[in-house]
Amino acid sequence: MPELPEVETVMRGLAPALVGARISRVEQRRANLRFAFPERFVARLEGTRVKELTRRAKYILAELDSAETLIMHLGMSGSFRLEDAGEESPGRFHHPRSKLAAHDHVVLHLSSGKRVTYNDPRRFGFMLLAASRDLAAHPLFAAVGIEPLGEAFDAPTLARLLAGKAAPLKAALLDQTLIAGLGNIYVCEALHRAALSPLRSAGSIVAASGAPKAGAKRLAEAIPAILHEAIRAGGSTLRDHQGADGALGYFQHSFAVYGKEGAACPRPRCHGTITRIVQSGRSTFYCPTCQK
DNA sequence: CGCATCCCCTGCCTGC
DNA sequence: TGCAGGCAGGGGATGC
Repeated sequence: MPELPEVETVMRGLAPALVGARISRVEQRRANLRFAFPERFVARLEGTRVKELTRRAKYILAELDSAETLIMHLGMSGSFRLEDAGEESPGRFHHPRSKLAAHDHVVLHLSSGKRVTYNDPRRFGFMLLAASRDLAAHPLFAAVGIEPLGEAFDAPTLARLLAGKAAPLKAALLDQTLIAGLGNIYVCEALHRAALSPLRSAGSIVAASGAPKAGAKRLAEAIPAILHEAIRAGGSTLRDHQGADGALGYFQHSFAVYGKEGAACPRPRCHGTITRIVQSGRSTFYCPTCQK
């Protein structure tokens, strides 16, 4: 589920509770998620204060006052739940404990009385700790590509990243070492908006001179536009969702092509039909009529 | 090296 | 109704 807009929304949802808060107690409920938890994970977190919460690619980074950064990735099915511990009414003969659901793997108890619970059925997500000062050199980030919402992301940069690549355009856009944060949904949506076929080679939207062709210019505008729209939608959904059960991480979006196999292409005056194909083992949704 | 394939894991939906 | 099979928005490892 989580691509850049979802991760950004989750991060913004957690920030008010986490930034400035002290982590008073940590419950780690299993030895590993996708990766093993770091050595002494609980001890290295307990007692620290969160200085800052940021997003890089699809990672949420909590910079701690211990000079370490908690690196969190939601994988496919990870989500956070934010709750007030005051909602609990622990029995007289029990220590205060979280009311845990299936697949609740980590609980961060904050000195404010709030708690943040990480839930992840498929366990493709993970949490790691790294020295804050060495974060950029960390293997996870050393090869991570450009931020599509950053100022440096423009048509010439996109052209430079894709020039000469024989891989299908869709596969190149999913490559996190080129552009960081796009996933299957938003790649499909951006390609549709830019009227580019997911099947054409990545290098084919770049002129021999290395300059972006018209399609690359459309794509360089479509990508950040779609991401911004999704973040806005996520933000509004988040407020509704928090009122319900405090869950962060799963949002409904309205898509032009993703999951719309068989539907009429929403592009004005295009009478094509959204088609599903498989590329690199994953579903691609696109309109063969207007995406060339 | 670039690219394709398979795999990790659980839950949900579909069709028989 | 039960069950098998397919599919899921992540990325890493492997092999050509």
